[in-house]
Amino acid sequence: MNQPHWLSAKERDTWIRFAAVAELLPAALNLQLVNDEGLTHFDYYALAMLSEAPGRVLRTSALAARTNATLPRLSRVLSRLEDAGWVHRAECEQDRRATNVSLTQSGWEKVVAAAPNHVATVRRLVIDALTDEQVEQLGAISRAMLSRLDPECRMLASER
Amino acid sequence: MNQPHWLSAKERDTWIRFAAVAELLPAALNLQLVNDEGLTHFDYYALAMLSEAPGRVLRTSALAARTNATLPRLSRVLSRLEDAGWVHRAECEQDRRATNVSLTQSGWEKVVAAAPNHVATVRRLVIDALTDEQVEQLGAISRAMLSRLDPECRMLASER
DNA sequence: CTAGATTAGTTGCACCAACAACCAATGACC
DNA sequence: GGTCATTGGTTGTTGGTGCAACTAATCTAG
Repeated sequence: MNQPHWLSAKERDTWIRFAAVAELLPAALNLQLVNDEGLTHFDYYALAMLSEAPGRVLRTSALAARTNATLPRLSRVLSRLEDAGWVHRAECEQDRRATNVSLTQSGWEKVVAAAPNHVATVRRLVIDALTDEQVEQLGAISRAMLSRLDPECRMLASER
Repeated sequence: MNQPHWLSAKERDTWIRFAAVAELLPAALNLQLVNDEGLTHFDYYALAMLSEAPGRVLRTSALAARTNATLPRLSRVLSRLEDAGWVHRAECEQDRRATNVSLTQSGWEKVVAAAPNHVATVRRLVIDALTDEQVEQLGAISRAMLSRLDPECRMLASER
């Protein structure tokens, strides 16, 4: 890297603001969920991914891919969610190494209860701050960045 | 919240992708710095803020504001950076409660050495994935979101 | 001048997450 | 069919981070 390609003034301005957003937004989303629901954002996201899966069941490693979590992290989170009664772990019949994680009725109700405030927060901090045109632009921009950050689309597996 | 205002299909599409970016980008930036320089992204950012300050000196609480860190967090990070010889803490003459944190020559050299690869990573993952027009759009979008996330512009203090 | 309130920073404690080591089950190959 | 590599998941250990409690210095009011 003998001749670093520095950012132009315009690029630098965009980057500084966008980096600040990337720093502040996750903390803000987490704070709302912890305060209102006693869930971390990761907890909520994991429950939400389960709620959208067919039969509300996923194998542990499939859930880990959708949530961008390591298996050790997810293992401990699932223990906590299971203790709270929101998920249930059962041996997989086809592959007895694997575990099927299912959303319980209580877990479903938790997601349903938490969703409105969470969506309202997403609206307040992101969507409603933008024009319709900007929402469209942000979608295209995010798609472009994701092609670099996640070429295999692991995080969007549930969308395909 | 009796009538939650759900996201439209287009808004939801944008949000899912953007949330994935917000999840993956910080980890990617951190990984590059840890691998290449043995610095966390927070370490690097703190050193960078010091390097841009007049005289390369800031009070602990001013640095905390610029880096969006709590005082306890920054206190421990500074202990680590001081042990590494990159910063120096000295009592403030005017207010003996306060601490002036200064970047050492070694710390300056560390930032200068780390910057090119870091900037190259920002280019690779963000800037170069976008058209010039999209860079402009992302600047405006980030500005709009920041007005919700950080109305007092604490994180942009060094820019004003 | 002195008592109480506020501010700057550090430290005790508890929790969370990463890495590595580990166990169990499966698949691959001869 | 038996050995070896691979995969799915859990647990030990370590390091980071937030909150609350604490110390010390400064400011404010009477």
